[in-house]
Amino acid sequence: MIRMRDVAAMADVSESTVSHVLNGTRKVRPATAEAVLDAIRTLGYEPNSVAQSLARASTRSIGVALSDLANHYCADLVQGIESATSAHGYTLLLADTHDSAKEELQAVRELQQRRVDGILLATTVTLPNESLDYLERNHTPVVLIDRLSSLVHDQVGVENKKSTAQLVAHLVGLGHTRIGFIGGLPHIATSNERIAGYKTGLRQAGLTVDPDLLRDGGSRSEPARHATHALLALANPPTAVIAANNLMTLGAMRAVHEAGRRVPQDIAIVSFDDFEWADIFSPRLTTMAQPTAEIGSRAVDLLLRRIEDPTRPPQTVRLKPELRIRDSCGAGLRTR
Amino acid sequence: MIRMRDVAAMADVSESTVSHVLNGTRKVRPATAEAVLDAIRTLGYEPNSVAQSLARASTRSIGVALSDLANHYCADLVQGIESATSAHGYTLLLADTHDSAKEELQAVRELQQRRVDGILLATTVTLPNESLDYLERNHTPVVLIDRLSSLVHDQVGVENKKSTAQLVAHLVGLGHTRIGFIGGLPHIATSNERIAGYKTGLRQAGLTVDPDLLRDGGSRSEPARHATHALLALANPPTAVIAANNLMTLGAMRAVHEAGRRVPQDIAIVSFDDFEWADIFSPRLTTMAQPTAEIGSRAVDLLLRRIEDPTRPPQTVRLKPELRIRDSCGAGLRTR
DNA sequence: AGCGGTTGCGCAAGCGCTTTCTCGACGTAC
DNA sequence: GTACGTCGAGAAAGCGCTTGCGCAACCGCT
Repeated sequence: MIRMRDVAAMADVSESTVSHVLNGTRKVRPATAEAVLDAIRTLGYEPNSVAQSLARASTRSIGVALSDLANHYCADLVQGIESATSAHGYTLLLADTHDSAKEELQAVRELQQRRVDGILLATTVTLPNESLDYLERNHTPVVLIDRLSSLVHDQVGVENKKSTAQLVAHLVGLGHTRIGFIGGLPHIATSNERIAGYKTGLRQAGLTVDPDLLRDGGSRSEPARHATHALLALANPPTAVIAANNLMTLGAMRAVHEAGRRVPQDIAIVSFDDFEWADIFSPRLTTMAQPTAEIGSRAVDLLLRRIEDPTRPPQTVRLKPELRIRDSCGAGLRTR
Repeated sequence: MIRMRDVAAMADVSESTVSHVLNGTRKVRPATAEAVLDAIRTLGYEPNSVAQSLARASTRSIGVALSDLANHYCADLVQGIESATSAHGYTLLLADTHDSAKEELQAVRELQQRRVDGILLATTVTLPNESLDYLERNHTPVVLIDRLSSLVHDQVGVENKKSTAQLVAHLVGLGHTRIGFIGGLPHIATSNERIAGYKTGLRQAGLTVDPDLLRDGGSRSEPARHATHALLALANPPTAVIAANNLMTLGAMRAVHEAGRRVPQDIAIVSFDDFEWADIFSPRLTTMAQPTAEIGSRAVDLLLRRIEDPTRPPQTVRLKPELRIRDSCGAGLRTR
């Protein structure tokens, strides 16, 4: 391994000069600089980022702790985050919290101990939040992503309540009055907002909230499948179901499939979260599409700004998702 | 920020004792250890991994450079990799090469400068390979993932040639004689293996390879869509098409959709790579499913073993993908 | 009492950089 | 010829850990 010392020796200058040439941190006579650069080239020297990080007290890296990498929504986030961070010369450390408070705290600790300059966190927990407290104590910049919860932090996600209400309104407009809802894990901010939106939408349409129709889908496919089966088994089952995220949509669809019902003829299904293939496979799903990659890049922007100026006022960015009407809601049906 | 020095002062011992207590690297009188641990607890001390890394010349982190994070196949890999690395106490640094040789080299350099203990690389390039040479020079352990290319490295991926031939055989068995193929980027090992498998499959069935039917789908959706349109526009178009990866399958489906043809009645489509929703949306795709998460975890295993023993002989792991026969090949059709 | 072997722990030299302090050489001005 | 600013660059002190070396204290033995 070639060290700065070797370069300095070859160029016959001090290490400090090599460092300054490399970083442009002070004036160096052109001839000296040339000699240093020559030595660097012929030795193939490359700086050791670990040593730089220690000396500079900054790693130029950011940590990303997401709830479930197996969920393609997270994958899309990661992609947006990666392209934004690398565009700014930062490196990305990735961790999975598996939507567990314990693992989340552990992931956050791990990242902080590695001295990331900041953290992007999709937190599992509403306030009080141990991970956030921990980061606070360590003065680590953080921006919340997807699950918003605190007004004292930067955060970026989508507008959930109105959007879910809009989904309800769309179904009501199609004639549905019994609308089921498969919600996410109850301790997550996003889940609660969408549930609230569901209830609001119902009330705005003059419908009452039937607790039988509001089910916990656990944010994942299997629990959602069971919840949907329960819905279908009701004496007075819903004629439409809203699944509150991508995975739960798949679970709901699977249940409907297993029950031998057709979408949308027998039951309508709409989904929060879009799928890139949704318009070429049938039933063509009606969805509320999030600008996922944009959420990621906006979060990075916010984080970098906060790293730069830790005193700036916290900011909340709510992006608007887009209703994509296709067939699964029955909008395309001639007869009803 | 609390340093080891602070802990040492409070426990009235030397820094070295604190370090040894923390790491269990030498015997310490129980009473002393207790004092140290007390100090650690009351101060809330946590070691600085950057300093540890510098002193130990090991970061306990591994770098992952994948070809395209927007591709859900990569997301699945990442998920498998993350769970394996974190299970072993390693942290994951993630980079995207965008399937460009230049970006790949840059990503690999970046990771190596951060002194990751090893790298998992889905390389874009067949031999000679600058990234691999670079890593070789720097004695950085590497295991190739998905795209295998060299017998001097550890590598893990799927068996492509026979599997693709099997896909061809399946279609032939269904009566198809004009089978189109949408292949991936030509400089990638995996693409070539699948193309070879396509040709082999054809030959084994006694069919000739018609160059008109073998198209470049560029590994992504849009190019595959165009390639498929070209296929459909042929005077003597194929009655079945194999798309060589998940994204290209989507592109092919989109083209077929746009052309107003039905799958499988008008044309059969089968896919390398499975989708978790493939059996609940129609046309239910017939696919060759890779054990993606397993590829990731096996790659991590191999990498950790090599980090431990850099002299062990290189190993190639080829996992067998699984043919999942559903409807899009026409296997479920009553009449033909 | 004297000796070798443990046991427990401190000292200090790194790891490979950054950055402050300092200093000589040189050019200009008087 | 002295005084002063400017320029270029080296010396050395960190950054927060790990670890080899060495030493005092204590043990059991003869």
